[in-house]
Amino acid sequence: MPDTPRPRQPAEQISELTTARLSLYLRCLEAMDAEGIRTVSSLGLADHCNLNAALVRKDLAYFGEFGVRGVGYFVKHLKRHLKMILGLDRHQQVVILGAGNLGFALADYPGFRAEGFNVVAMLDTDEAKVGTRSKSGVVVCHMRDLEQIVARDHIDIGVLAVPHGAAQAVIDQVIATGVRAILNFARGTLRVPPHVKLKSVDLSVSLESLSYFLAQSGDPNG
Amino acid sequence: MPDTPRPRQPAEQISELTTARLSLYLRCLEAMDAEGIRTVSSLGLADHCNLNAALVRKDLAYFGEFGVRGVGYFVKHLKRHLKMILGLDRHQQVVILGAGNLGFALADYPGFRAEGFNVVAMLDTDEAKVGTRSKSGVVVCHMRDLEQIVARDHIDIGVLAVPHGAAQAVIDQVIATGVRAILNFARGTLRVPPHVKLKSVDLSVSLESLSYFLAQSGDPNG
DNA sequence: CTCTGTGAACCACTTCACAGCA
DNA sequence: TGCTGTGAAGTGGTTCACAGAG
Repeated sequence: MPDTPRPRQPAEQISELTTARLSLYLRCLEAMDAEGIRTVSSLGLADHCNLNAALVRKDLAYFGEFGVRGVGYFVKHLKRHLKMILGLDRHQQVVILGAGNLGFALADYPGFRAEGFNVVAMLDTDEAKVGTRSKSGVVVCHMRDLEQIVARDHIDIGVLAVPHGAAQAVIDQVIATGVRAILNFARGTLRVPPHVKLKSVDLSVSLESLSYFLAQSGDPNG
Repeated sequence: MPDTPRPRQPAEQISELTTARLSLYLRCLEAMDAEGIRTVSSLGLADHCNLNAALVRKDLAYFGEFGVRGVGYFVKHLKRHLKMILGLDRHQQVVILGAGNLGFALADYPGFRAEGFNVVAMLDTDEAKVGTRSKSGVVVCHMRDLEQIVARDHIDIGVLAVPHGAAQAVIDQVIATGVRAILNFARGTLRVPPHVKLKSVDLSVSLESLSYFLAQSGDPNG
């Protein structure tokens, strides 16, 4: 291991594209560490992620000089630093809004727990669902207890899995309790104040981009 | 309505960013049409989607001159054309690989049916699940029937919702049956041949980008 | 006068290429 | 020699600004 890891607070604003790749690098490093690999070059990481080696070096260099010239990066060392950079060195507390099919699926999604996210509860307005639990044990609470749960469990992130008609109303409630980061699965555009980070995953848009591809490429089934 | 809609096959390759925005525009137009709005300007669409008006005009102009100077775009007319461009004028046949929590959630996701996607079946290797149905009636079949189902139902799109350890093996099987478009929810990098379009949605990466935001902005809960 | 369609300017991200350290 | 870190070049996407149609 290098003597002095020199982590650095990045001077400029880091692009979302870069931070998304940091997650990919971390995924690779975890796999490599599990296989007992000690060091990896930028080219090694790049190939694994289908990226350019210079891009990998640039991404990492924003945060410090983690590499050793002539050698590469120490897997354990870099892994630890990426976790810190991504805020994964502590458990992020997550609440899921909406206890429908998607809410339950997300509550039990193994990837979340593996990366250090702690799903505290699902919230719903349907009294019949309140008190039930997902397979992995996440409990459904009533939406009216939102504020209390956010305060009690120090919720960091809200995951919006409600029908799109209810989305704006629910997100407004969540923001009012002080949550500043929201992952949204509802369709359509949501309005949030500037201090709140909203990340939307639109499943229909993703499918439609595949549909476009098929339509353009002269779909033989078409 | 304009006399002659002049749809156009785009000369250059269209960026994925553009096609994703076409889906957003379509979503807006559907809402507007439902409200009885007849025409909309590029600025109107742009505001609705938090975009720039020139960008909207550029995106649309790739595919033809749909607008009328001094007026804007006719909602019904543009909606119809966007659907054609995105391949939504016919029902895309979808099969879901993996009948876990996520598979069931996707099978019942109302957005898919609304946009013209037809979820034919879920496939799984777990004999105990075979024959069961989702709430909306999508049936679970055995993975060994994959080839037969793809042929019988003219499957266009495969949705991969299996644990990430099984993902590469399953996607290889699906591609072997001739499916050319796949929406992937498994973590990690998958290899596909060049004629296949793979779109990956990585939920962990999305959450981690929020985690990064909180870590950088001096999380008060941190 | 309004609003589209589009060349030109601008900006951001990626890749190249190489100096410099182990 | 091998590989990082980084300025410079290249690429692609967005915004500006305006000519021109209705």
